[in-house]
Amino acid sequence: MSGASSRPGGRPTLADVAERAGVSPGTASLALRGAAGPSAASVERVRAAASALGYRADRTASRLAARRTRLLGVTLTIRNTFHAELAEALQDAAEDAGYQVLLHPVTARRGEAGAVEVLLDSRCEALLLLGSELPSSQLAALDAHDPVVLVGRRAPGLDVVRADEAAGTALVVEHLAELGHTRLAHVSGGGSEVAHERRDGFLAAARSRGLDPLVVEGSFSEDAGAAAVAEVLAAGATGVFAANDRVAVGLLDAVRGAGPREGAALSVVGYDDSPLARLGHVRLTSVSQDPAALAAAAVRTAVERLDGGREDPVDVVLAPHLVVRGSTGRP
Amino acid sequence: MSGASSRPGGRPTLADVAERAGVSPGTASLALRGAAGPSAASVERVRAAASALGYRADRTASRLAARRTRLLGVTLTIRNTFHAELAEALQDAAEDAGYQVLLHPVTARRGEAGAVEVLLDSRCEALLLLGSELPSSQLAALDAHDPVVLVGRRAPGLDVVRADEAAGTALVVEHLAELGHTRLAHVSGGGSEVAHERRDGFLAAARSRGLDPLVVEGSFSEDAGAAAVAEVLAAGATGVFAANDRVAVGLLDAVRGAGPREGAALSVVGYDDSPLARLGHVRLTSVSQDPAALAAAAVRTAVERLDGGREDPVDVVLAPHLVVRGSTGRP
DNA sequence: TCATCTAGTACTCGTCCGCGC
DNA sequence: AGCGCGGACGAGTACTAGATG
Repeated sequence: MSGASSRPGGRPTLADVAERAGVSPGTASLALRGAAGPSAASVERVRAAASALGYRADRTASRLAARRTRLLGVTLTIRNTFHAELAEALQDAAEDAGYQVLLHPVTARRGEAGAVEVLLDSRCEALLLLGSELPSSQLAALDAHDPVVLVGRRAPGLDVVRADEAAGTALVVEHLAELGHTRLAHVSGGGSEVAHERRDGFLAAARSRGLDPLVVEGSFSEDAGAAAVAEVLAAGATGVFAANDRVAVGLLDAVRGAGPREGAALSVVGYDDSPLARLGHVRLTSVSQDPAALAAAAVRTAVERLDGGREDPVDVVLAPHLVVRGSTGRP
Repeated sequence: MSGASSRPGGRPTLADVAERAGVSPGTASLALRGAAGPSAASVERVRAAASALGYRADRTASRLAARRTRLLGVTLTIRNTFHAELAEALQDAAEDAGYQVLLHPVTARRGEAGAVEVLLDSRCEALLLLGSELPSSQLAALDAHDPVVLVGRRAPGLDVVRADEAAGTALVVEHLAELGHTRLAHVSGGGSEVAHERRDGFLAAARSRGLDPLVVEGSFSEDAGAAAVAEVLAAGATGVFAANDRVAVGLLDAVRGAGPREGAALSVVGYDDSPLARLGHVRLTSVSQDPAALAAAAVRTAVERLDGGREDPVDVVLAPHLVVRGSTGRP
């Protein structure tokens, strides 16, 4: 009746908590956030009042009042399992840094630019773009207003977090060579930047070991892998590096179809360490780009600019690692 | 110098736009939202001012002022490609309904309950839980405060949106029977509710056609499929219904390893129509739960309660459809 | 007189800041 | 100095009252 809370039905507000605890809203706010100021006794009373009322701060109001949102906007192709793993890791990394992630999938209807617009309208303080396909000019324009961190794609003058493709391919060659394979082949991923880096890295690593590698041109698809099998076998290769896991699965599938004899003789390595590679019957040796590390680096990169005042762009290159499974063995 | 905008550096605010257009902030707000009130001339001037200044409304402030957020909170297991497809479709469906989706992945660190907490703190008006694993009591408690829509799981007294498992399995049996298969087998998904529904649906549909179906107990994994092949072939079955696509892929893989002769004779149907099924070399016939339709129904269900005042829970059951690909044929 | 348009003010809910005790 | 209060503030929206024709 002569009620404490203004609207009996709604959620309790900070004012309700403060009143119940017998302090001012300002003090209650500090107490709940664990900030310096209130005495231990006040903190205790405020906490008790909050939990008695079931109070939880309204983040919308907090963001407005604090004059900063502590929001990191993330665009991603959500069906891409690699992006999904990154997003999951970003969530945790952001939480550790005191930020909240705002995920916006790129859909057919609302493309990447549209997603960015929504994130900006929500006043995200930085943008983490996974596998962005925006033109560099547009990225630069965005970065002029708010820090942009590109994950998995390079762009001059912008913050970039990516895996070291050359190191990854070197790991593949090293692994196959140590197993005793001397005739190596690569089924490429086509004409993209990443595909080129993997092919070039493979060739360089193989040649530095005095090997004479074969390259079969392909694309990032299972079909490319399946189509390449005949040529690979004809060339007498025993170890194959596939441009990514999908290509590798296509290869494995075709090899097994060709009969157990040849299949047993071919070692296949993929790239991405996708869930595909982990499937029980695939057990594909693959290069992992370590999504958790990439995510942590991406958050760190953004926070450095937001809170650390960094101005110059960085290019964070992380070392991938090889996950050895059953698809590789001695020749 | 004698500036219009308060902070030269920051973003323009509604006040800046209003001043430039020579109207009050209230009028400018209505004009930009396309709401009734302002004259056509005012709307034009406000729009021009906004675009000249590059103004975009601050969603944080709008949500607070409007006393409602128009936010739909979604929890999902983001690595799950089915969830990812749902999320993408939810995005578009929500936009059509004038809502924004707030995605929160369930991670190892922050479980489903934690994700829900964040969504609630952000004052989402409804919760759409994909594949929730919360106990019904907790779900009911949540629903008492804010509408909860469960996607893909049943719970008494709550809004549910799901695919019709019985209808899906009937489609499978019908398809195989029409192709001429008379000896059918099922590799089950184990003890979960969904797995039971699929097994029971399959059995009922097969028996209603006078067939004597075989069931091999399994789990939702490739290994279960691979392990079941021998038994399936020994029983003389020519058509197999796998509990989901992963099981189906395991089956196909093992069958192909067994040699082209038997492989050609076995028709395999999966469930989920996951990206796995669409892979070029898999080409798996599979039951699609139609993520877009599920998403649209989920948003509609939430909006009905938020804006339509519906009180009674609904159980929306959508008909799945069969996507026929290369893994099935005549016996 | 009445509908149309507009301005002004109160309000959302926390946080920041200056000041008194 | 430590603690706490009151009030301004953030960027919009809702509502009311009044001006206009």
